[in-house]
Amino acid sequence: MSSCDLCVVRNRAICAALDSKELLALNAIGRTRSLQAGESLIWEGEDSVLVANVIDGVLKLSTNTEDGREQIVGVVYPSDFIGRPFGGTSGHGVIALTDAKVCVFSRGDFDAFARDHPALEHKLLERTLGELDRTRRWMLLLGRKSAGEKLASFLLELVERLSGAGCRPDTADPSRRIITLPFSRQQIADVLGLTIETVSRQFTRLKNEGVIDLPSRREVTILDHERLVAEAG
Amino acid sequence: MSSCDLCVVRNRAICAALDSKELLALNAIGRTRSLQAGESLIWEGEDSVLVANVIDGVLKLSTNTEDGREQIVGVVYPSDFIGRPFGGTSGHGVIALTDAKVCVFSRGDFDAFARDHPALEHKLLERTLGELDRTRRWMLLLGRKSAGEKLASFLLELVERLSGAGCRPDTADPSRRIITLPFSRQQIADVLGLTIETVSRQFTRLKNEGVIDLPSRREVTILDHERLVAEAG
DNA sequence: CGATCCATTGACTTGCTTCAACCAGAGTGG
DNA sequence: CCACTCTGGTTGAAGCAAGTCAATGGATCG
Repeated sequence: MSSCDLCVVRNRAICAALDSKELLALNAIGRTRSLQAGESLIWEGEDSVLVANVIDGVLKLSTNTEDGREQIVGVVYPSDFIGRPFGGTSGHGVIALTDAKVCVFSRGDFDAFARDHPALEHKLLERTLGELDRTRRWMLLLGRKSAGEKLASFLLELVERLSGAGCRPDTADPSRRIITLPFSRQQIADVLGLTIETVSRQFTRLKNEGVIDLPSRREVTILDHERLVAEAG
Repeated sequence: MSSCDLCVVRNRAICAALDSKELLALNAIGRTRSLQAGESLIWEGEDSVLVANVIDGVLKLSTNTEDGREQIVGVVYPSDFIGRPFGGTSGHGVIALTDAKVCVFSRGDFDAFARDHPALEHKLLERTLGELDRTRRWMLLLGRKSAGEKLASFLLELVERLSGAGCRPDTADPSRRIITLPFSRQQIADVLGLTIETVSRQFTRLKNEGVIDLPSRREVTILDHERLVAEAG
């Protein structure tokens, strides 16, 4: 039995395409790695020598302009795939936002394995297509939405992905309305293409209007889901 | 011999993964279709019943907010793939910017064919990964760049894609510095997340600074490629 | 109990948008 | 052939949303 069989994302990650024999082979070329919050897995611009599956935690994909402005171009959650198989340098760095566990492969090994397992490539394709859709939706947000709409959209997506992706929301409350942010204010700003001050002001505005509550820096309670949807534009 | 053998993008589109027997089979389920500039191929939000390859012309992928703001989330050139195989509704419309010719397939047919031809799926995966990279680079532009940087970046990408993608630039000039825009000012604004006025002002600024020239509405001459790169930030 | 790190808040500035007028080229018809 | 209009683009002036700069607040941790 491979350690993959015990993997919590076994049935949600691309590995779900494999039977146990194949999984054993994949297991042989991969290894798990733990990352602390803030630690880099891949640096921007290096030729990407590894790919990975997220087992636990949240990581950001980010690019920077030469003069230091940062834009977070993606956020990955458990069962998501990281990296750029089949050639090419990764245009963005990958950094853990929370403590995280990932299952890493050398890119060469993974490429070869994938070519021999069409079912795996198919899963990867589906996942990549989905990610492309999500990314394009994000472009509408970046290009055309106001600060208020951006933050509301962000919170809604976060709720969905934190629950959907299997990181159960950390509350017993039925409507899972309280979420723990894996982001600092600065990181939220970098996702939304805003400054930290603007993010902060929008947070307090939503709070004053009774749409959300802010029990602590890293927690948000959704008080009025409907209004939040309306705010998202 | 299938009509695919005569196709101008035969060796650049995903079809390059197929031998002539397979190509014949693919040919049997597809058909070419001509589009006039402005014509829609896929509407936003419909469940996407077709996929396609671009043979000739330029098309935009765009989304709208409820209140009518538009954001162009992608632009496709000859040999590019259009659509969302394997389920899911397309979150964006596909509209021809120039007169165009595409090779369309019913999504169901294409899905089935793809599953039987891993080499095709592999090509599609590579293409999708590339598109995802490009889209993420665009996010940096939308989120963090100024109007001037946006326009300069836009022109540079356009030059690259118009030549690279095989639509030879329409001039005999060696350094292919003159390009014909497949976009109106409004469409450029919708790509860059700006207003038409801001785009216009940036155009005249670049012109006044001697970086470009504007022989006509739809033409741009790159006079100083280096300065343009610098302007792109 | 300071020191440090984020986040919030306020005052001011600015880059982009908005609103509105004007302009140029292409097509139409008297 | 010239006025007429239509469409898309440019220019100007004014307003505003978000950015910048700077001070304050509140946790957390030696």
